[in-house]
Amino acid sequence: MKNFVRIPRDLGHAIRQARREKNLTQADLAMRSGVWQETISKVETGRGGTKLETILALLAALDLELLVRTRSKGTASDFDNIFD
Amino acid sequence: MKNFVRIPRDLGHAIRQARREKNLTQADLAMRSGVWQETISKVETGRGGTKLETILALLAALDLELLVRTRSKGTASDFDNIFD
DNA sequence: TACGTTTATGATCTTTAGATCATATATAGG
DNA sequence: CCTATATATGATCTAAAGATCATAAACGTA
Repeated sequence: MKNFVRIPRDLGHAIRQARREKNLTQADLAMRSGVWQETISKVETGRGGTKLETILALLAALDLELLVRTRSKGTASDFDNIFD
Repeated sequence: MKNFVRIPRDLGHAIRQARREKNLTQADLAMRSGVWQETISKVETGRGGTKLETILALLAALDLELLVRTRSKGTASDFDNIFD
């Protein structure tokens, strides 16, 4: 799994996808991340803003990691890393 | 450039680093990102929280991109992608 | 389709980020 | 060292995020 995040909604998609792959309900994720179900719903559907802390809590609970890097020159991102 | 973001401060470091590489002052970056110099200072030094929108504005202005992905199994992240 | 579960929303209250201005502090050049 | 420029910080105000409770709407399935 590998996704670009340009707008908050992108994060929402990635989170929902990962959550479903792990067969967790929003309530489950709420439990283990400490973020409220209502907030998770908002994040996943991209309504309203979110604090970075909240996002990081969700990602951690879903075994996802966040990376920053120089915007891909060429099309490196079109290729899949052998480790993915 | 490629950095992991586990805590907000990580983002601050990446942003400061990229900003300096581009020889921009916080005020310059403030101009082109629409984020206040004071806020940039806070973000870079990891004081207080930040909204995702603010982060994305800064990253965009610095030609940085954000990625989410499944936490690296093995040590894929220890290697440098040929495109980096 | 009716029920049980999951997700979306709405309202209120509290907390905190960001706007804004002023200023202190640090840092780099001359 | 002095000065100009850059960065940090402090105060106040406004707007928005998150906590919390309640409930509606959607979904899947017996």
